[in-house]
Formats: sequence, C-alpha cells, structure tokens
Amino acid sequence: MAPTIRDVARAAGVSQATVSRALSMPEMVRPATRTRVEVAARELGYRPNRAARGLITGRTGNLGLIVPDLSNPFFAAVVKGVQAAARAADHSVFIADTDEEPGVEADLLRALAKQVDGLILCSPRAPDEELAGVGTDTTVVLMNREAGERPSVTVDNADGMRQALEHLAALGHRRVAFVAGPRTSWSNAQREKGLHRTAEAGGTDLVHLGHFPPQFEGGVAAADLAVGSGATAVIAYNDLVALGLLSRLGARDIPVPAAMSVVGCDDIGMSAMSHPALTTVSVPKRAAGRATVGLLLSLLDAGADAGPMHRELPTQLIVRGTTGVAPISPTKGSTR
Amino acid sequence: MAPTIRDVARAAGVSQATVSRALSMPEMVRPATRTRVEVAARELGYRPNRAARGLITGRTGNLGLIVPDLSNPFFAAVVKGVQAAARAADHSVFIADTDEEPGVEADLLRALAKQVDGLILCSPRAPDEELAGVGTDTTVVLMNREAGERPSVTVDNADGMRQALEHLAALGHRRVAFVAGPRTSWSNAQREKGLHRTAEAGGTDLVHLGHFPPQFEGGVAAADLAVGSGATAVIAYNDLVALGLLSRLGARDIPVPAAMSVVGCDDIGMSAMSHPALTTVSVPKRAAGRATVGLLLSLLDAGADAGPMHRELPTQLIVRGTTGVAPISPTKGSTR
DNA sequence: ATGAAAGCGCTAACAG
DNA sequence: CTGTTAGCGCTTTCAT
Repeated sequence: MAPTIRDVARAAGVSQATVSRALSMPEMVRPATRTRVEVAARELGYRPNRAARGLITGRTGNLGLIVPDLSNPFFAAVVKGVQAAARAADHSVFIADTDEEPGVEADLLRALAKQVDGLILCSPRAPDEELAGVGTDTTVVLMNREAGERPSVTVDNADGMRQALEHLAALGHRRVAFVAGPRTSWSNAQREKGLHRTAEAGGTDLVHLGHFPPQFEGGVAAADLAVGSGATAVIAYNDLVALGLLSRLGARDIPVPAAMSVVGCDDIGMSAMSHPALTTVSVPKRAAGRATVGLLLSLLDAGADAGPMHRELPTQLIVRGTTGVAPISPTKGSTR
Repeated sequence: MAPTIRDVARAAGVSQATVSRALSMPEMVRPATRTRVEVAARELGYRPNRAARGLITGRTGNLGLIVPDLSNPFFAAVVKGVQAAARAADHSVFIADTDEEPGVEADLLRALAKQVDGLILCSPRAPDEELAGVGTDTTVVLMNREAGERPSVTVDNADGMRQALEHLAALGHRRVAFVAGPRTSWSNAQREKGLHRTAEAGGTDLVHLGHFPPQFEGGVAAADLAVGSGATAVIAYNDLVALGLLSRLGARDIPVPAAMSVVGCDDIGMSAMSHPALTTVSVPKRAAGRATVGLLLSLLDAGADAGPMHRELPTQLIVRGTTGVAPISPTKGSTR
C-alpha cells in the first residue's frame, strides 16, 4: 500500500495537518519541523493523492482536451503544446479523440467534466447552439473556434488566406481555386471569408470547390476539379489536402508550379518535405496549445474576472516551392 | 454546484446508500425504489464523482498512456486504438508525451501513477533496469517492448523484417542496407535480429547503417550512405525514415525502384501516398492499442492471476511500388 | 431491501 | 506555529 499522509505524520512525529502544511505552504511551518516532515516524506516515498485533495479543494490538477482527430498532424502538434504547458504548470491532461464525429464531442465532454478543472475544446465541429449549452459543470475554453462569449484562442486564419492570395496575385494569378474543408469547421469559414474579401479587393477570380474531408484523400479527389476549373493556382484548406493535390497533379504529369501553383495551410512537418516543398500558411500550433492552457489556467485562478477572454495568434505565409508565376493564358478556363 | 448523491437521495426520499446501490448494483434494490432513484438522478442531472468513488474503491476508472512522440503517426494511431478501447470500457485516458527523452518517462510515470488504475508504457526508451523498478505503485503494461516478466503486447517485428528481406531476395537483391532507428529502441533491436537471421539463412549481404532518428530527416541523412554502400535495396527502420530516403533519392535522380528498392515499416497513412507508393511492413497499430488496454484491464480485474501476460500481434508485408527486381550488377559495390 | 455510520486521503477552519 | 476537528462525495459494513 502506498504511504498516506498519516504515515508521514507518524514518522515525523507531527499531525497530518502539519504534514499537509509543510508540503503545500512551507512558510507556515517552522523550518525544523518542515525539514523533519520533508525527510520523512522522502524516505517513505510519499506522494499526495490528488483525487483526495481534489475532493476538498475542488481542484483536481487535471485538464481535458478534446480534438477531432489525433492522426492529423495539426492536432498532434496542438496536443504537444497543451501537454507541455500543462506539465509546466504541474497539471495532467486527459485527451480524447472524437474521430471527427460531432456527436461524441458532448459525450466526451460530459464524461470528462467531473474529473478536470477545465476543458479545452479544440476545433469543435458541433454547432454554436450546442456549444452554448456545455460548460456549466466545468470551465471550458475553445481553441480554433469562436462561439458567443465563450473564452477562446484562435489563429488569424483570414489574414493567412489574405497573404496567400496576395502572394498568388502578385505572381500574376487571376483565377484561383479554393478547396474547402469540413462544412462544420469554423476555421474553414474564416478562411473562406478572408479569401473572398481579398479576392474582391484585388479583382481575383475565386473558384470555390465543394467541401472535402481535411485529408490527403480530399486533395486527391479535388485535384481534377481544380484543374478543370481553369484556375492557375489552388489554395487548399490544409496541408494534408494540399499534399493530396500535389500527388494527383504529379500523377497527371501536371508540373507544379509551372502549370499550377499550390498553397496549403498549417505548415505541418511533412509540408517542408514534399517535392517541391509546399508553400503554406504557417499557424503556431504549439504556441496556440500553450496559450490555451494559459488562458484556461488564468480563468481557473482568477474566477470570472480574468484578463482578456480571447486571444488571436498571427499566421504567416511561408513561400516554398509550389508557387510560381502564373502560366501565360492557359488553354482552358476564362481568364477573360 | 453539481448535484451530489445526497441531493439525489433527498429527492428520491431514500438514503445515500440506496442511491449508491440502485445505481451500481441495481438488482440489490427493489424495482420500485430503483425507478424512483433513477428518475431523481436523471432529473437532477446527477453524475457520480469518480474521484470520490475512487478514494474508497481504489479504482479511478482512468488509464495512463505514455508515448515517445505524438507527432509520429505511428503513435498517433496507437493512441487512437487505446482511446477507443478505453472509452468502450468506460475509462478515460491520460496521455503524456516524452518528446523522445528517456528521462521524462519515469517522471511522467510517477506523476500519473496515483491517478490511474493502470499505465501503458508505449515503446519506452529507458533501459531494462530502470523499467524493472517502476510499477510498484500501479499496474503497468508495456507496449512495443518486452522487459523481464512484465506484461506486454508487441508485434512480430522480426517476422516482418523476414518477409521484407525474403521479398527483396526473391527480386534478386543480394546486398541490402538497413537504416537503423534509435539505439535504445527495443523494436529496432528486434528488427535487426530478424534481418540478420534471415540474411544469414538466405545468403544475403546485410549492410548496417548507423543509428538515425526515426524521422523523415533521418532517412534523408541516410540515403547517400545507402547508395554508397553498394546495396541495391534498403530497408528503413520505419516509414518516416523510408519517406526521407525516397525524398533524397528523388533529389539525386536515382530512380526507385529501378536503381534502388525501398521498404519501410509501420504502414502509416502517408506511406500509401508517396510516388511510387511505399512497400512497407504493416503493423496493427490500432489493434495493438486495443489489445494493450484489454490486457491491462484484465490484469486489473483478475488481480495477478489473469491469462497470458503477453501477446504478440502479426505483421504483414505490403508490397507497393518502391520495390522491384534488382538492377543487373551495379557499377559500384561488390555483388561478388 | 434499506438505513446509519464509518472512513477512503486529504485540507481547512478553529483553537490553542 | 501546531494539533484537533470536521467533512469533501462516495461505498461499504453492520444492523434492522
């Protein structure tokens, strides 16, 4: 049986309360006593039981994180950021994967709510109304999504798309396709918004290509549509999709960027490694994870009256090898 | 404040004990009473506090999982398998990432030990001696690693390598290079063992290429060595490394598989998507995750006397586009 | 079949 | 500064 606080108390010849104090509020106890307790604790290999502590303090020292799909490198990176920040603050984190199914988000949330101090909902696919209902049991903060007054940290998706499109326009592209991600994805909506605004301002033709799964296969499926659309460049919802595009384009012997430019989003590790390397909008995944933990923790400590309830992190276009000057008047498609 | 068992008891007009029984051992309570309790619980939205329950039952309903690197798709897949199995058994799972640093494994383990019923240590990099010491506080099972008598689930790495090498030999390759993974990786050792055995039996020359990080970059770095070794085929520690090889080979305009065959291991999603698609040894990642949870849970339920303490899952070579017949007598290297 | 009471390991008043 | 006491939410004897 693992040693309890009583064992330590007995060994040190003090009361449980003193042990508790010596360990969590050292300055409230006489140095000599403190040392005695510390020694006893160390010798017994005592580790406080957080569940028991949580029962009384109301803080478990645990955080929860719900993501759509761990096998997406984007979320893996986010998780690592969250992980690191939590560990630095001496918290553990429950992680749950919804497999991109909006339905299980609420389930998991309820299951976790009781065991954590706060929850991070990353890129939730559930509609706003549903999101509004959650979080009465526990503090929840959104990441990569905004909904009402709920605290959240996001990245500036719209601006990233602006940078991408302006880059393309500067290279002479007049007709650009966008391969859209999940219909229920908030960041997809943001990206579309940024694109439309920029296209309008710059007089670029924007072709919207239906909704595709945010995966490699999605890009493979979208590639032929992009080619057929008469666009000379295509922006993908994310890097996975962009990589899929590249793959299909390669299979059709359509040179990139000579005949078609491609831009991704997220800057996952793989992107730098394709041939040619993918031009992409870098989003600070780890940093966003850390920031979200920071926000959550400050919320927990400060109660309702913490600082800003929202943080938006910048995005940055990374120009690599898949974008180049627009081909002169492609045979198909109206450049007008 | 969330409703407690007392609130439910009051609402149903019974004692706490009855509520507890009605909810966890329904047959021990009169149907009428049970219904009354159930209704009250539902109306109040009562959810038992697992921490409190754990305090007395000794079971928290939580599992822990420690992996070297979440951004490796292999581990991401494992996590998803563990996740799914745990959820099916109504358990939550703490996940921790060691960032490939052996030192933090023990730290994380200690931090989690008290809060979980059992722990899964996936591909631990720590030496056997260190592993022997852990797990006195909590039940720990190994995954992708064997150490002493400790319960574990592994995959048949050696046999996978045998399949790969025999495939290559059948294609006429007489000299094959192996790009080794982390020095402290158990599965790397297994793979080397399978390779050596098979090479000896089949009379194949096996060239061992130093230890490389199990990542894309590792493969990039190893590629030139492989070419210089005079081998006509190369087997990589894992798919990430194989992909790196492919990339560097492509950059040097060395055609695959015409001039060099490449085989990976793990069958991560990306592998099917390269050009040409990667021949690889498929390992059942999800299934292994599920199996490990199964083993852990059975251990917890049955005490020490559960069934077999070890399970080994099969591996399967998947032949795709990166392997072909050996080129006839390459200029460099001794084919003898 | 149900209730009363004890107690899991810990912290938070409250005395001293 | 330190000990005593109460009790977090729950399960589990032990009675009834």
